[in-house]
Amino acid sequence: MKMVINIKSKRSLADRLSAYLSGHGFKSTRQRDSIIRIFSESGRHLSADELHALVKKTAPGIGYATVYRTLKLLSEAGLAHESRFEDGFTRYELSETTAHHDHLICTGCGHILEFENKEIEQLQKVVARKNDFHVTSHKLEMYGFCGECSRKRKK
Amino acid sequence: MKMVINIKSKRSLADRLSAYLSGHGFKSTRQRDSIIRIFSESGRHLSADELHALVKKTAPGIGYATVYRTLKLLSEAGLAHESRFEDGFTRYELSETTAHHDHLICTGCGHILEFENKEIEQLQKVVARKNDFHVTSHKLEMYGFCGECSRKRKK
DNA sequence: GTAGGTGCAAACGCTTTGCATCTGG
DNA sequence: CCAGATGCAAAGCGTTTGCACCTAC
Repeated sequence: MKMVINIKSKRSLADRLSAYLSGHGFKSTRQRDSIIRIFSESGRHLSADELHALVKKTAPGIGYATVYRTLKLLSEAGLAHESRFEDGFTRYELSETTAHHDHLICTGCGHILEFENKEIEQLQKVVARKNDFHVTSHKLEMYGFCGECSRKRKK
Repeated sequence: MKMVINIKSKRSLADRLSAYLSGHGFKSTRQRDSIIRIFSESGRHLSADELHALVKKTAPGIGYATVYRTLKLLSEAGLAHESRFEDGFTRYELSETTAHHDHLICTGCGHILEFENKEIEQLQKVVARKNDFHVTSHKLEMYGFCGECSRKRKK
């Protein structure tokens, strides 16, 4: 019997996108490849405009629409996170492989739900910066009742 | 010597606005009064569009521009908070007299800074809703080093 | 060959602004 | 009176969409 060694390395974003594309009847194109590559090479949060400007350097003809459509696609594929910021721009962030998460704690049944919220994390950084504070760790907990316990209590 | 008794009651929003207006060379107008009144009578978060619709019921001729300009004014006066939400609308919330606050805890000197962040609060509600969770209380704590302790540690 | 993608420009939806007119102090 | 406010319509601005042409599969 042959042992298949499954090297559980992080799959590159390009790989993950390819898998998503072929799995959903979409095509892999030159433009999408450029956008993905530039996006993953660059810093974290990018607006469509910023990304378009970067991509245009290596793929001059590319249009805004393609960038927007690709970003939508990435979001739908769960490979990017889209969030509106106070400056009026929507920025995109590539998904991490592992992520910090916080907790929803049910005081009814003791069940703990995990969640992660990049926007809260981001805002926490802003709060820290405003207060001239260097954060080493943080904890966000919400206490209350899970859906099931909530419904039980209403009876 | 005459003693001035300073009754520290909560001033109404209208009062606080009036004070701001007269203190900054602005005029008090029928339209502004309507907007303020309707806004404070209604629920918490309103988009300009929602507010305009409400105000139009009692002040038919009012235009969007006036609503927008008044909301800007309120924000600048510190009487309202403006925040962009994921639905693409900017919503406004009247400032509270007292507000929930969270903590920045310095592990260097034990000093505790308080902060409040409406956006984080709002996002917590979104997280709860997404998880079918009814929140009764929450706690957000950030641990780290205050500006002073940060600088000491670098030496 | 054909479903799907691209680029362009026009359309969209929310917000801001220019301008003529009006009004509070 | 006149600085500031209003209402309207037009302009802005980020994003989406319609359409003719193109390309990966």
